[in-house]
Amino acid sequence: MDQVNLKKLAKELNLAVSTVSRALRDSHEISPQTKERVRELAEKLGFQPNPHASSLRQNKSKTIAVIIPEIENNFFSQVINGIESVSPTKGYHVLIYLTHEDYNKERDMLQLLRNGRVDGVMVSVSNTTTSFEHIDAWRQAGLPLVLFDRTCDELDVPNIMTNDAEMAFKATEHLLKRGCKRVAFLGMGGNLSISNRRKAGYLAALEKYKIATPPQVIELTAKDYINRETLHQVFSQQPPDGVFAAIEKFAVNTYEVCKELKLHIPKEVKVVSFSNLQAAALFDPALSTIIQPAYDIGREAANILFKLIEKKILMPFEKKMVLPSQLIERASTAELIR
Amino acid sequence: MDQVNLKKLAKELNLAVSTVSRALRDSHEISPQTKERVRELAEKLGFQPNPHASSLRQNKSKTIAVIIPEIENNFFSQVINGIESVSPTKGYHVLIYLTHEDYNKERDMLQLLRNGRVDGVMVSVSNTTTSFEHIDAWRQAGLPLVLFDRTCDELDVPNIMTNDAEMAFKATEHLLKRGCKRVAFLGMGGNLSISNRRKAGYLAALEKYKIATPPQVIELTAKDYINRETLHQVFSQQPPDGVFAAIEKFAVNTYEVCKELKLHIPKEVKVVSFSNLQAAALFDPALSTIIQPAYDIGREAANILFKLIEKKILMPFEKKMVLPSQLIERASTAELIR
DNA sequence: AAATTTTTCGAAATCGTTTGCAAAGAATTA
DNA sequence: TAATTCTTTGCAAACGATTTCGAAAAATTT
Repeated sequence: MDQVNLKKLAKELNLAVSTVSRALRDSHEISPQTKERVRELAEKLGFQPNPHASSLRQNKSKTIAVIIPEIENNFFSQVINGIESVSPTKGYHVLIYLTHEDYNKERDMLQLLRNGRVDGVMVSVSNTTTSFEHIDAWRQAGLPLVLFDRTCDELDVPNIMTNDAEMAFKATEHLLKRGCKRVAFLGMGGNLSISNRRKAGYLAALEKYKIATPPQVIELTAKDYINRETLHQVFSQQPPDGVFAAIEKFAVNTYEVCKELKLHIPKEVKVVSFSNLQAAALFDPALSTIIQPAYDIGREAANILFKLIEKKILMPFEKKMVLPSQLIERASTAELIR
Repeated sequence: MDQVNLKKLAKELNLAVSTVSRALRDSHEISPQTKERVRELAEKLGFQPNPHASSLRQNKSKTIAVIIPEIENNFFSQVINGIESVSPTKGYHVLIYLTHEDYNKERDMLQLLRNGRVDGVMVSVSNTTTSFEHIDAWRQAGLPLVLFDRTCDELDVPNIMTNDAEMAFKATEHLLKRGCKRVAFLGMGGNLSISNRRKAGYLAALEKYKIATPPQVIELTAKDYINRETLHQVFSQQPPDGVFAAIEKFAVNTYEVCKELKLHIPKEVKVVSFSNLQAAALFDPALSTIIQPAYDIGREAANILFKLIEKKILMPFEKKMVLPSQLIERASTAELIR
């Protein structure tokens, strides 16, 4: 036994284990002198309390889980960064779980975490998620949970998101004002709240500007080669003159296909996309983007989760928090020079 | 108490706690019939063993830690993805810690994790790390640890990395063969193993091709605006005609500054960089990159860590594993058309 | 039928920390 | 001085799962 624990300290100091424990937790019922003695030896022996014993006894793990669809995506990386800006200050540890856009995995993970391993979870649901029972089960069990970005409006659970519909409207409007007549929307299938919000914004803009040509909603997938094939097929018949991509990846696919088909951006096709890629400005041409406040979303979501964990009462605005995105106009939606 | 535990199951079944425990762990000393009875009720009541109690008793946490400098970087995201491709299959959970390139944080984290919270750690050291005592302390304590990418050759700890020196040599050689006379190297300060290896490869290439002009090593930082300032200053005097960036971020900075100074890439300056950004092909001009096998590095590092945890003996090649990178030549290093 | 082995299960200790309660001594009050 | 509080400490029981040890019961062998 080279591991130092309370018992060892207690024996060394001729004290009871309980006294040592209390001394280290700075309890008022321990005299300053003994506290000092205990602290000194603990320091000297490099004592570190066993987290499993503490967790077991106190029934709290000082750990939270982050469940996201993927991580090779600037948005989610930045969210994690935001979360990590809070968690250490609260003494919390962060577990990461990837669903790879698989509802079954998501459900199973959430189920598996209901054993006290974590004190709360932050979820951005996968795009194959149709039922929210697994989320609701957490809510019903009274366990702390927040949804971010890919949320679910119906549930009485804190949502932290951005103004998707509004920005989708603005992006579409931007394309229309730049002279586009046939604007296509690239979304991911499923009935993800986020997809719906973005599609709704797109449709609203078309309606407001009384666009005659019917909306063109193209549903893409997680696989690049499938997307390229789909786009290739659509674009080689009658290409749209404006593309609004709901995800960065789809904008990249659009660029690739336009290059293949020798469609000039922005002369023949203008492109705007939700994206948090800093390097979007270096694209050929520079990509107009809607930047989401990913870091802030992560930070605020974490703050709210910790409030839930600490059983503090949430302010009304914290139940459904909307952090605004920003539209950056770049060359990919530049006006034609006549 | 709505929480189901062994005691509850035992009482319900008129069995001893130990029997229930053994039945659920499929012990040979429990009859098939009772096993079935126990399993059925456990299933029905949704029993999930308390991980803290198990961890405490068994002295293992089924958790590993990943300590990385940052996460808003495609490379590290891909590494995590690789790790996550292994850990669930082993029943392990993954904690993420960010050092933000701060040696003190790194040291403290490693110290803090020496309390049984995790069964092993994977570290990519920060660039402010000069001493490796904190790493060595783990090794000496016999705790499982692997280093990846940003490693330390001196220590007797498994290293999983890529062929940095070789690829740096190739990248520099590539620039020289494309006609560059004054190739600059953009590295990050500190004496990180990875920086040294890349710098060494750069210098070796200059030497082999007997370049008369002295090497130009420019040390950049984590802050974009500082880097832009530095590069602006250097480039506005006598710009190099070739730039080899050790990190993606520095290539982006180079692009930005070249745009400011109206230096044409690749006519006046050719650029090649270590980068795992898929979108590098869409840059203006498309960026020549050295792609690191990030996913594989994560996967292999995790595999080796689990071998250590399971006290399996490592094969010699697993102690220092080198996974090859790939040089993709694109427009940013295209030959001039005369 | 007796002796032995094998199968099946229970009691209790254990992991390390926290905490309710009791007890002793010191300090204060009546 | 006696009765009371307050301060400081120790004892022991949790928390929930695992595991050692041992004891019945059943199956097998002699």
